[in-house]
Amino acid sequence: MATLKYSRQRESIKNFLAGRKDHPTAETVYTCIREEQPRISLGTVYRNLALLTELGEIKKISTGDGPDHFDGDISQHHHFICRSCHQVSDLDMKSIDSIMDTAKEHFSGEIEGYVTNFYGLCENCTKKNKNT
Amino acid sequence: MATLKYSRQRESIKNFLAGRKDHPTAETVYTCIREEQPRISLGTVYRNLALLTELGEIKKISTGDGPDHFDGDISQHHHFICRSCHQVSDLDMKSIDSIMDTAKEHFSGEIEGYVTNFYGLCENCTKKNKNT
DNA sequence: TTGGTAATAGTAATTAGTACTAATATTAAT
DNA sequence: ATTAATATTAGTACTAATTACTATTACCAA
Repeated sequence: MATLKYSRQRESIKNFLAGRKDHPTAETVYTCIREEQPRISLGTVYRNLALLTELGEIKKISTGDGPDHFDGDISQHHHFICRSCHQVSDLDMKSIDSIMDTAKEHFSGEIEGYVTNFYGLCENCTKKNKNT
Repeated sequence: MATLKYSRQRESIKNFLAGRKDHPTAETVYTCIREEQPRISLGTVYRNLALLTELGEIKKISTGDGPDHFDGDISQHHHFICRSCHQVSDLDMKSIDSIMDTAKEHFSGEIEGYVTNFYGLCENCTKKNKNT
């Protein structure tokens, strides 16, 4: 039951994310999609982002500060989060799935996945922002 | 300027976290401290948790779902977050700081740190909760 | 002890996200 | 094509988590 039905809105959201290299927030998705679909509602954006995340078609990135970001690229990779401008960027390095195995040896529940985020100052902010 | 002044409330919060093996939320800290200091306010708890985090005396754990948790143990270690009961537990395994070096090679900003969280079902929930 | 300022309690406000509902869109069966 | 069943939507109301504001209180150096 609850078979999935096509929706133009969901399709747009998925395509929008697929066409971006950055990692927009729900708010950004909403603003951009609204240029083509002015009647889409923010709730619809949130609902579909959550649904697509659950289906595994996109990834949710929780930065630990501010709103969640979303990624249309579901291949195994890590993210860098700038503590100054809060932008999220890809970090194209070999993944380190061996830590999953190590973790499993040290834990008595079911480990299903892991997330590694890197923090610091991005190139732009390193230049501008010499404080702290 | 803005020299730090002693406060009984901040001291309690720090001691409370130091004496726990789990990783309470701000709300839990508030509830527990209130038994000894019934007039402490939730805002004070939030403010001091943020301040202590900034000072590096405690750690904030953002789970990506629900409220932040806090850890009085600032030694390098990782956390496991249960997707069912949302409890946070320690994962005592060798840290993998070599990934910092790898990451630095692949990124042109300043990488200052990283966080790895593991997700899945904890032992308790594996038993109870066979769904999903 | 007093003066300056940091910190607090209590409350109001904000942010990010979720829930609700009547109307609309999609799909499968006629 | 028409209809029926139901998933989805827009729009709005609401909630959870956290932050901001302000008058008062606590700390501490002179």
